[in-house]
Amino acid sequence: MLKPATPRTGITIGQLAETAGVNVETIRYYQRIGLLPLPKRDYGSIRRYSADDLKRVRFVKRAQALGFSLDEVALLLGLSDGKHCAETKSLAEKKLAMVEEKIADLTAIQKSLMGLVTQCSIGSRGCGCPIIDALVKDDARSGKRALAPLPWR
Amino acid sequence: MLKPATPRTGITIGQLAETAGVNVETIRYYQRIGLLPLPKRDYGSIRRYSADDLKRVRFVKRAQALGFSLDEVALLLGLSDGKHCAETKSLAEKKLAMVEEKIADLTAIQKSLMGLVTQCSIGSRGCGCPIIDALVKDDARSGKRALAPLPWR
DNA sequence: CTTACTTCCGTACTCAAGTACGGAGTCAAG
DNA sequence: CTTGACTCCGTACTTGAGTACGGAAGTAAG
Repeated sequence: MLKPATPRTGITIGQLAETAGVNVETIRYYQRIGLLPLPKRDYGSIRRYSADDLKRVRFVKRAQALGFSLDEVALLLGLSDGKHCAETKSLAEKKLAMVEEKIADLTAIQKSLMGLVTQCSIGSRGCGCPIIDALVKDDARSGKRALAPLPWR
Repeated sequence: MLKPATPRTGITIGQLAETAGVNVETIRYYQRIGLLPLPKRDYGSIRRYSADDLKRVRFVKRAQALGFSLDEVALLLGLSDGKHCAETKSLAEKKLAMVEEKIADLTAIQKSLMGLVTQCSIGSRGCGCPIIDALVKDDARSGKRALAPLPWR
């Protein structure tokens, strides 16, 4: 599908994007926000990318998969020069705490939904749909705010 | 802080917002997207809101807390007229499945992060920071894609 | 009547992480 | 030399759920 890596040295943006499993536009976006260096264009006019660039993109994607935002990834990249181990760790710990909070929120949501769904299976005779009912029900009586303000997205 | 509910009947937008625990602008936003009806303004020029409006806002907020998007809330509201119990239930089930998937993703993330953090505590002598290392490490060798493409946000 | 607070309304902005578009330029193969 | 694929670059759009702003008009208290 893509032309073979042809000339001098390095790969093209399209090849970088494909091997990293992202969109070309995503590469360009990362360059715009300074997450990826913009390589010189030595011969002719097309920029060539190195194995380091590929590593960097993969780093970004892995960190994202761990729940880091691009801002945080930038931070992480800044720390990746060897001796900022402590900061890195504390960042990871903070992230871990956030992830755990999110899991807790979602688990609460899960419980509520499961309750509603099973109630629904049981008593839908006269159909005062328990799901709708639960949502319409006036406040106060339903325990002390089970769900947090929800960072949720 | 707010003036007492004064005239004819119903409360003002500010009072509605305050008792529902949302911003006035949020009410107006819900009206714009059709989630909340725009009440007539009978006397003078200021709109008055009913207890039903308050219920509706609370419904929206509760459903949101259960992870429904506003689009889905609109759907739910459409179904809330009595006899669409089955659809409502299936919507809740779908939502439940999504929530469970998210929990699974986050749990995987949690495990990875915990692994990294504890590794970090153990062996940070020569500081080849294990967190950075884990992110930089070339693909392939790291098991079969632990983390899904991640809807995650 | 004046002052201060709301409300009304439209428009525009925010955030994050991209995606899409369009016109040039480059490059390798035929 | 032409064709077609790819790249470059800037700009604008997208999504979801609001927030912010600013001028005008309503309304309540003093």
